[in-house]
Amino acid sequence: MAHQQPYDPYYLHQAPEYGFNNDRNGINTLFVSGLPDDVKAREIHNLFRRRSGFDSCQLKYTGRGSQVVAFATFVNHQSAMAALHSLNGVKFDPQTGSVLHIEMARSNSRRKRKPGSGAYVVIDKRTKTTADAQETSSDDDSGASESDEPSGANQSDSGDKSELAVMKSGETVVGAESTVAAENEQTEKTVDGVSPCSTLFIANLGPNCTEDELKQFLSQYTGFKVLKVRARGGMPVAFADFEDVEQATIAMGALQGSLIPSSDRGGMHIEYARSKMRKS
DNA sequence: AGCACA
Repeated sequence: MAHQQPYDPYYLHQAPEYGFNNDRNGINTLFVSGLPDDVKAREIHNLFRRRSGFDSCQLKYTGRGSQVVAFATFVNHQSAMAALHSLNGVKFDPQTGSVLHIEMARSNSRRKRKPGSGAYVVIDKRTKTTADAQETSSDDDSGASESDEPSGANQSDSGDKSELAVMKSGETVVGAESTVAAENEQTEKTVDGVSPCSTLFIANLGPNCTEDELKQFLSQYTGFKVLKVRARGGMPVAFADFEDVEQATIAMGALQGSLIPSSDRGGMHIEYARSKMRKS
């Protein structure tokens, strides 16, 4: 019936589209092109906000004609990767047929969103071409130019190069705090209606997923303590206990959607467990 | 959509 997807470990095709893969491992920011020129920052935000591990995004009008690009920042490379794979090639606008091109950014966005501030930002270079290097952003840690290290500028994308070369400063924040961002930043928010818990529930694992495999995978995250895998007749599910809610939350965001060698039904799905693992 | 162990 349904075994057209044999065995497709993620590590066999880590980053086919970049030629070399070893230089983008620390990147947690995605570079997004292929956007229609009337795209709104809100749309970009709504596109990525569902992806776990999402932190913030920026929409940039490059001033080059009507080219728009976006940068989406995640908590780590892993979650950025997951978002990349699930959204790359997706038709963004059925009307125009525009298709998203997503790749790892050349360098990470320096911007780190502080809790309570806007989850997205617009940088508009279209009308203001002067060197008024002025930051109008609400969240900022220091105050210099944007994340750019545009060494080569060979964006073998689809004819449009030099998007990266255009990002400097001169940013304008478009208010988002009152709408989507606010809702996204609810202090004690729950996920899937389950309150935060230091134990995570992990589902959508492949039938051959072993406790060892998963344990290795989770060990890279601080605070990971105990793993339990239950087969329950059907597909295995797992419970991973962490030292505290914060570390569980970080791991969940980072590992959400991750593929491991035994995965055969897509990435793993992680939620807070309904109850904390009993201490042994 | 699937949440156990005491």
